[in-house]
Amino acid sequence: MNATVERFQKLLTERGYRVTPQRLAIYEALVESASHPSAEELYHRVRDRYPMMSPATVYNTLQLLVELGLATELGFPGETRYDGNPHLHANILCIRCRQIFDLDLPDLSHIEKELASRSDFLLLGQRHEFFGICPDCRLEEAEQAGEPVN
Amino acid sequence: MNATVERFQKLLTERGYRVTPQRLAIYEALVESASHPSAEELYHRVRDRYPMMSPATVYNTLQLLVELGLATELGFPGETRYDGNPHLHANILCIRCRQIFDLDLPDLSHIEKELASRSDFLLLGQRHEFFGICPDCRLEEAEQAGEPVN
DNA sequence: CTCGATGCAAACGGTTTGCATAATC
DNA sequence: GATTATGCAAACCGTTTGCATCGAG
Repeated sequence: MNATVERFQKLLTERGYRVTPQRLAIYEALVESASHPSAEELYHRVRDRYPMMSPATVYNTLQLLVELGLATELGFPGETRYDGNPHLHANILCIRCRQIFDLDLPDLSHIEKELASRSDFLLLGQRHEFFGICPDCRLEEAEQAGEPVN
Repeated sequence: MNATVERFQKLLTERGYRVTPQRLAIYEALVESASHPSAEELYHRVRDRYPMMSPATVYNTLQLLVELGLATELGFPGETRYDGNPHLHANILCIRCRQIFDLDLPDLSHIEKELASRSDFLLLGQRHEFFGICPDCRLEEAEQAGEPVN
């Protein structure tokens, strides 16, 4: 059990939530996976170790993680995926292989400040999502077509 | 029938799609509504005038509009909504009244360029979504609580 | 006249709900 | 021991599909 999971455990206790093996397993699986999994993917992955795991528990836990600020929902076309990186950043989805990558854009916190100064909205969250075709998939497409990448 | 709809009509013909009353009605309803409606909302709104309208046609047409670059999908938590404003901009959702507002952030095209220069991704789209509580709802909440807005 | 678009109804898939049981604190 | 979390199965709801019919070009 690593330090991130221990922090989660501590946070649960502090906020009056119970520490359960399911919660730890789900959070661990989310943090471990670089792929930004969907709730369902996560459910299948965790169920390999905990065969009794139910979908409801995964959905509940993900909601809890979002509340605690340990995860964010990504709303890409057609599917909701989860990001266990709590640091503000953008994401980019490859529409071909469906992988999602983290993207550090230095302008982001800047945007937040500007928004705050320009309106009376109480800002609670933000998502910056890009989609396109990743370098690997571009290469593959070029090979299949027998043509160079433009 | 206004100029925007006429442009749509022209674009359909140019690209080899047929001009149908349904397509025009759906597009008109989308552009008219400032609320960034969901597909279902749009379906109900259009059906008032065209009782035979089917959900499938609304979904098909929205997909077509996105293809043509006349609309974008917004992926807010739990629902997909549509924006008939083709100009690159951010959106902000009020989680209380569910209204979505357009937001012009001058940095956005800047971000796009930076992304292009920093990776080999072929960029196809982007969404910049904020959520929070709008000024009106903040006032209402303050009134209900009998407390001042902080 | 031909082919693309529509309407309808049924199927789909991800997510949520209700409730009895189990486990944490 | 009290109360929260879990597992299960059924319900939900927005969206998609297949197919016969309609209508734009």
